[in-house]
Amino acid sequence: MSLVEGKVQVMSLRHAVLGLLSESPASGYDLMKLFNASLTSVWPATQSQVYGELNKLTTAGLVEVAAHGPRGRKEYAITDDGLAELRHWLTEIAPTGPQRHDGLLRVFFLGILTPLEAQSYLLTQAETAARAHTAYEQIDRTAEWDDEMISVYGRIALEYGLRMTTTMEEWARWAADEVTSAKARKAGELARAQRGRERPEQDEQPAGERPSGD
Amino acid sequence: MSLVEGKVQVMSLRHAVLGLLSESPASGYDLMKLFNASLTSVWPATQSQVYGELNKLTTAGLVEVAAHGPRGRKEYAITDDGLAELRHWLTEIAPTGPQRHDGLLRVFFLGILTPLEAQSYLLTQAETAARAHTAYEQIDRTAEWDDEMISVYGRIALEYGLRMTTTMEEWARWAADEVTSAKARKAGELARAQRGRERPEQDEQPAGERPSGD
DNA sequence: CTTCGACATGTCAAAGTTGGAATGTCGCTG
DNA sequence: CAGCGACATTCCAACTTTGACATGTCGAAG
Repeated sequence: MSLVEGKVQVMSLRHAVLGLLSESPASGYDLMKLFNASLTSVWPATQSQVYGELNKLTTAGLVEVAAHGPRGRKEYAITDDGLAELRHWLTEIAPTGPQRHDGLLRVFFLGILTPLEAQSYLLTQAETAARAHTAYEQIDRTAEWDDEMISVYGRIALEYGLRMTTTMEEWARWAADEVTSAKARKAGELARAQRGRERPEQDEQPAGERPSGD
Repeated sequence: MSLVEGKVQVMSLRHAVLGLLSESPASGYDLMKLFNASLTSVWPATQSQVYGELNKLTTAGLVEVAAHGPRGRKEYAITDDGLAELRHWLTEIAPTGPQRHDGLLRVFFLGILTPLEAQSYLLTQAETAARAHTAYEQIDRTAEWDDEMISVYGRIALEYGLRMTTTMEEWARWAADEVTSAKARKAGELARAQRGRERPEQDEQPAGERPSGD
């Protein structure tokens, strides 16, 4: 009926809500708990966003109020149109990779710090990753993988977290090491340069190894 | 009562600009090229954002117009205050981890698709990661690691990309496999259940009705 | 029966982000 | 010298995100 056209936007908040409602009907309040419980690290949302989105989705006919409860509670359920939209999003819209990585952005500018400060930053990153990893392990142990569908894909998403935090920690430790090596190299160069002032001539650079383009 | 004092905001765009200017003076146009070249995958920015931020930074005294060029070109340079702010951000503000992972969000809802569709999604993710990895390798080969400082930290950031894409691809392939296993398990259960009623049949299509009427 | 915490929804301002349009200059090439 | 492409800036409208504030109801404990 009402095909909304012209919109090619991502709008994943909308799909996160639809996705949660595809598993079971819920109120805005319930959804907030779900967002804070399972989607915090994947797609954070605030109350105002969730309630606002529910109203928009209702207007668009993608969800409907299935039941009214005690405190003005409105229990929403996904409609056929909503399910179709969710399927469409899952199968036909290419996902955008993770973007805006605050922690990595800093790495580009670590050069203005001393090597020691830079190392400290990287090691803190390693520790943060390690703690996140532990938290995921905790969830893994505590979670009740009862529902078959949720079980499989919930487990898969969790595994993503486990693997990424591991890689992150390893990378950060490796990077901290790199900084040490670079510092050592630089110290060596300085020593050579110093020697060079007394004996100027021998260049330590092996000629012909520098980038001559591609 | 409510005196608004002090901002605890993240504002990494600001720091991205400051960081780039800490390496060398540049115009808004130059910065745009840098954003598109090296920071695309870490902190994307549009023209309007960069030019707007430059004006705000100038007002705040964190950068200054160091020179005027041909086409109304304004070459900005970071000030001492700007450098201090950048250091402050690097050393004292805790980074926020990567958030809003579109691709992973979908994984949570893959249950509404058929196992085959879900697998297809995961394998596409694997390929995307592999392509990204190749792209990073390409950069690694082509990049001119001339400046010592940029060299070290640029290389470290690149390594992050290389490792993360590898992990991502491995995870996605593993996940696709998991789905196969789960399907097999489920098929087994179904067969057992069916044997109770009737003779077992080669179940290949789990009777998923596709939503007609689109 | 009063109070309190959990339940439940709604509204708002400010900041950040997106994508595009409008405007104009310089420098090279035909 | 006309035209074009790269250089260069500014402004804007729409949308998303954040965080706080406002309002009110139900149920159980004291």
